[in-house]
This record gives sequence, C-alpha cells and structure tokens, in this order.
Amino acid sequence: MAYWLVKSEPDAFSWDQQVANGVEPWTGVRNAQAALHLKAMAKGDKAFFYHSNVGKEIVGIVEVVRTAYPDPTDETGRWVCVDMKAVRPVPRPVTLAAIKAEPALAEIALVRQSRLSVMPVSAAHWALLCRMGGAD
DNA sequence: GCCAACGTTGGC
DNA sequence: GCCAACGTTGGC
Repeated sequence: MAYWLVKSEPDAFSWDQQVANGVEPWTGVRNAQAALHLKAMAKGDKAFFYHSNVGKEIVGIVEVVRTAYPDPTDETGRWVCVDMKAVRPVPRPVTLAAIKAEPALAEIALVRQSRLSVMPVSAAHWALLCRMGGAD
C-alpha cells in the first residue's frame, strides 16, 4: 500500500465536507505531475488531507476507493480524478510550521514543491506524521 | 496584498 | 525549439 498527501483549499472543499459526504470524487487536478500521482494510486491507498492557504495543516486521513477515471469536471477529457473516502480525522492537526520544524521531514515534497497538489509520502514520513498528529 | 515558484502560451 | 510574458498557486 502506498501513501499520499492531497491538498485542498478549505474555501473550495474542506475536510468537514469530505466527512459529511463520505465518498467524494477528487477532481480539479490540472497539473501533469499531480495527475501522474493520481494515476499511480491503488484502491486502499491512504492519503493525508491537507488544507492549503487557510489552516495550512494536515486535518484528516482519506482512502482511495476508486482508481483514476476521467474527471467529470474537465470538458477536454484529458484529466483524471479518483474517489476518496474519509477515514478519520487527525486529532492534533499537523501544521506546515510543525512539518518545517521537524528535521526528519526536510525532504518532504510538501516543503520542497509547495505548488504540487498531489504527492507521494514515504512510509517513514507517514508514520512520523501520524505520530505528530496523534493518529497512531 | 505581496511575492516566489513554476507552468503555460505565443512570438520569433 | 527558445524564451519572454503572463497566469496561477500557495506561503507569508
């Protein structure tokens, strides 16, 4: 099983909405690198749900329940989306500041490529972030 | 609100 | 195919 981190602006789509909806298509990715990551996701993979701009913190954990298929919000038909299901909240949201302050996370894509909206997370980083968030 | 990073577009 | 101009993202 692989681990990921996906970003959403809470003004557009928040963790609360994800929880309320249960399963939700993760649409709107219009970046080639992020799309490659979407296509690499397998059913059962887990992802951190990160709030960009507002909050700037990991607030929950979601699971991939449907692998990549054409994004219904994309009229060109070139981009894909996946379906995500809310698994559980992160009890103590892990802020970007806390991630930057942790030397073991210096290489994480969230810090190194701030504009990427879908990125892989190593098993070691996943475990550490879960511990930091009280989501063991 | 500003700015850095970076992807995209269009002229040549 | 290069590169300047421009638009968008996202942190501060």
